[in-house]
Amino acid sequence: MSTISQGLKLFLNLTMIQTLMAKRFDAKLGSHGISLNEFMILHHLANAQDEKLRRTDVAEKVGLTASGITRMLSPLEKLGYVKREANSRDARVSYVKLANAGKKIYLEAITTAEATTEQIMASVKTRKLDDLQRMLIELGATIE
Amino acid sequence: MSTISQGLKLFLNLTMIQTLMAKRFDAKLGSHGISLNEFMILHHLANAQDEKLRRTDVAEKVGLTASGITRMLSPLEKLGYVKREANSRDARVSYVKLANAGKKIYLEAITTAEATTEQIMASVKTRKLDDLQRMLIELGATIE
DNA sequence: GTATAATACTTGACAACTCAAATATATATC
DNA sequence: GATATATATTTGAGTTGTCAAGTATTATAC
Repeated sequence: MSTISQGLKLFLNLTMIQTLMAKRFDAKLGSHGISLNEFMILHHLANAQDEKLRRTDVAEKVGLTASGITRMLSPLEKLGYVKREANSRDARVSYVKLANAGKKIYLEAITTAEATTEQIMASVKTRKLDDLQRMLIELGATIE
Repeated sequence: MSTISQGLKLFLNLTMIQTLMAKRFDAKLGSHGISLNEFMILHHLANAQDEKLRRTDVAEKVGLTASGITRMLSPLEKLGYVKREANSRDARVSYVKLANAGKKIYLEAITTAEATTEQIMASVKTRKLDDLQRMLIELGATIE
């Protein structure tokens, strides 16, 4: 029995649960041909000014590196889900803009994502994820 | 403005935050030569009966596939942090057992992990991660 | 007891990233 | 306004996993 704090335990548990939940989303969103991270990108674009964002901002919003974003966007461009747009004031930045095909896929995928969320919430409620449950509640209580 | 539920928003935010937190842990634990997932493995071994677990159980505890565990354990064995042990009753299973060197590293890494946890908690409290904050509280409230 | 199915683990092929370095442009300093 | 520094993006090389298939062993059903 090593002794680690409740906060660290929470984090370890959260990490595990998150891994599982992400896999589930990936599996479900696969029916639309996109991954969870791709869904996130489409989501942030759909909610952005003019439906476009700088690559750096996309990276920040999804928590990946700029490099990773470059790599993720490449297939999305090829599929016509997003397109490039230059910034007239700054030649370094290239905007990612949501294309029609991308918006369509995104709107369709929302339904699946919502259903998956409910499934997860339900299993968090009923199954033996009690630990996470307690910890989230606790975190909720301790934070601020 | 597309409309997605609060629950889905929570999940997307959680995914992003988790990605960042995991990177932070990886960076800090790097000073001990281990990754976050490796730390998790050592932790579960340290807290298991006889400090050993079946590979499948390790996989379940960290949320990875058995395949991934096989791949992760290989370097840990070479470093002498864990060792294999057969199961006399079932020749299919091979236990992973915490070795002395592994236990030492684990105990040392705990300090770092705890410090990282506090850092994160602090930044969750003070910085503009208010969204996650609100959402965790909300989840805490809605769950069960 | 023999055939079938289930379980534990590993491996080959690949996907999805990361980091460090390179490139191009913009900003600040003097 | 030339130089140094900072920012945005991409690329090469490597890491860390996944999935599907393969091997070995055990459990089930008849």
